[in-house]
Amino acid sequence: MEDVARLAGVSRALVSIVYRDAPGASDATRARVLAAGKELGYRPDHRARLLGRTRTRLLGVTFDVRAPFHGDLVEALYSAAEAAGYDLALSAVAPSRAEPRAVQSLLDYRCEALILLGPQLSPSALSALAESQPVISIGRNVRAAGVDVVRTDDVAGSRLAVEHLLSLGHTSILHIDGGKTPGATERRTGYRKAIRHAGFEAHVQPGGRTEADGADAAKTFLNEPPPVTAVTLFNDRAAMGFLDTIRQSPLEIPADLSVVGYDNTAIAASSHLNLTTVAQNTTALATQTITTAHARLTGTPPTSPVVIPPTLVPRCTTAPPR
Amino acid sequence: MEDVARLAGVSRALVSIVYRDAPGASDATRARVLAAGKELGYRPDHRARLLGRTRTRLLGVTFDVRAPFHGDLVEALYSAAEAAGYDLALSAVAPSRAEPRAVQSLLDYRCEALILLGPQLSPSALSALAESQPVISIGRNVRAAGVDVVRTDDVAGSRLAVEHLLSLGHTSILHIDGGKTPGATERRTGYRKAIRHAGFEAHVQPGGRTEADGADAAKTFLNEPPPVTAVTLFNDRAAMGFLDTIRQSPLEIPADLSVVGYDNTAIAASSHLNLTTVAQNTTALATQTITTAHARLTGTPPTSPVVIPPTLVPRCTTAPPR
DNA sequence: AACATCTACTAGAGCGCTCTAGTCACGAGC
DNA sequence: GCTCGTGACTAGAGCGCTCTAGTAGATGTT
Repeated sequence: MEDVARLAGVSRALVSIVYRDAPGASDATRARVLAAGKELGYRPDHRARLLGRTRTRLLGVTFDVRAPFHGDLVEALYSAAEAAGYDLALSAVAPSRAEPRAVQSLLDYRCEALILLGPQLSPSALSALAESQPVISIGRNVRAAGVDVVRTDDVAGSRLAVEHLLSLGHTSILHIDGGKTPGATERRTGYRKAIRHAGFEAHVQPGGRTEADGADAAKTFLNEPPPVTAVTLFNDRAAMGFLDTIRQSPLEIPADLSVVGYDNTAIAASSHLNLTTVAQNTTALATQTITTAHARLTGTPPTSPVVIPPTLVPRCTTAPPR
Repeated sequence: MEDVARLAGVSRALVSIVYRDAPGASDATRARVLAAGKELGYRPDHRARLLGRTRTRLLGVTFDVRAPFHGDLVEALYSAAEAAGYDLALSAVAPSRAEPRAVQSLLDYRCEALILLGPQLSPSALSALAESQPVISIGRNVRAAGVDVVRTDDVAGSRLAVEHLLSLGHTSILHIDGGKTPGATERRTGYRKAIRHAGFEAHVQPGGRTEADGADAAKTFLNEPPPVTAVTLFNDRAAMGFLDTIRQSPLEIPADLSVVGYDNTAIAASSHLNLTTVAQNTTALATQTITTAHARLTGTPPTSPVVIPPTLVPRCTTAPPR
């Protein structure tokens, strides 16, 4: 910075003014400083810049590197954060890198708030974190003091899936659940409510959130086929595994069995899978998350939880029963 | 820090010493300082700490949030970086966030080196970046001045796939390629060499890197089935899409058609897919990348390109031809 | 007793920025 | 002719840390 100032024949303060686009420099000087900066390959040091200010405008995000849906969400968060003048620091959660580890590294970078995608931490651990900075849980409806939640209305989402199947004429529908994954309880509940409301019986089979879980569920299903004509699954990944396995059996989809996923991941949308699914509104989730974080940071009490309505995306894995 | 020092009755410098685990503090004082820090919830500011030092020990990583293989690699990079005393800054590349954008944000954080997973930037753009700091391309064998490359020996990988099929008795093998994706040329070449070396004819069908590309390739394949008994695909994602579509046809896998993927992603490994595939050694790739970065940063000329041998993982999608 | 050598600690500069409080020149207004 | 306002610019402190140089006191050595 010193060098740039010298080359442009001005003070360091003026260089700062120019690079911040702040008022107080003539157009001629501005151009001269920028030219000097370019020549020397100068870039302001983001860290040093932040040091002096109280606000860092840095939001920390933990995400699971293996979850496609988290990828979609991260992308949406980037846009939303940028629009609100925030910067994002990513920290991956993976089998060899547990959530507390990911969170600690964000804390070291002085993030103003923590955005956790489907956190697996205990409510008490989350509350403890929330004592030092705002914490927002996306997707998991956790009840922990000080922790804000932004999530999809999963009860409504499951209901949408069931109602879609009912409207096609199905009366016997199975739900393969997500076990203990965040959101699994709500999706199960939504399914049960919708089925009972229609006057039919609920059938729930234990499942999980990975392709392997879906495939296992399909094997169990094929072993002793329950008398159902349709299945709703916890998410698209499980639905993929389920479909893969079912397709190796004589059962035709959707003729013999309709299948509905959840999340509307890019793979579900791709022409070969063409999975009927429930779409979470990632844009709205991201925007609301940033809004909530901003509110907390500026002292406005945010409305929490924020619940975003999902939508049904009918594709080719659902049809009227035979 | 000031507060901690006051509470513990010592100077700021001593607090620094204690938190850096540096010599020069008695055990008693050490304990007293840590206790004071804990009481006040003190965490050293990572940014300020780095300000004073020339080295930041921060490595910037760009990755594609949609590529499962990048997820595996990021995880391995975290471990390798930690072992070498480096920290990682992640920056995602996504449809709405192009690579130059992702790189810029890393530069703002004063990363000492740039690690780019399968970069799509032009060689000249990469060279320009390499002028200001070390740049390492993982996976893409780019020839650009100053840019180091760490990659899997993809020619050998494709050869492994072909030789595996040959050893099972296949003589007519199709390769569905990855188009312009980094690595696609090498994998195509490896296939061609191995086939010709065995005295058979090479058949290449254009493909791509996504599930949808694989599914499209399968449709083309089914439309006018070429006289082959086995297929090698550019990667696991394409293989997934391919398999999905083939399974909806009367063709049995592996009885009628053997299929080999590439990358050994978690999904390929999962019991329901059980895809025979070529495994890239992510641990070695990550370790070599960090080693290369470290060498560049400490002035030692690194050996570049680093080429890691892949291995074949035989699973259930390959069998002798009928 | 005089000196060297430790260990345990502190003062203060410096990292690359931003921000506050100025200075200075110039023109408008009375 | 004087003040006053304004635009363009600068000096220097301060952000939270680390590092160098140094001090004070205990211990060992001759």
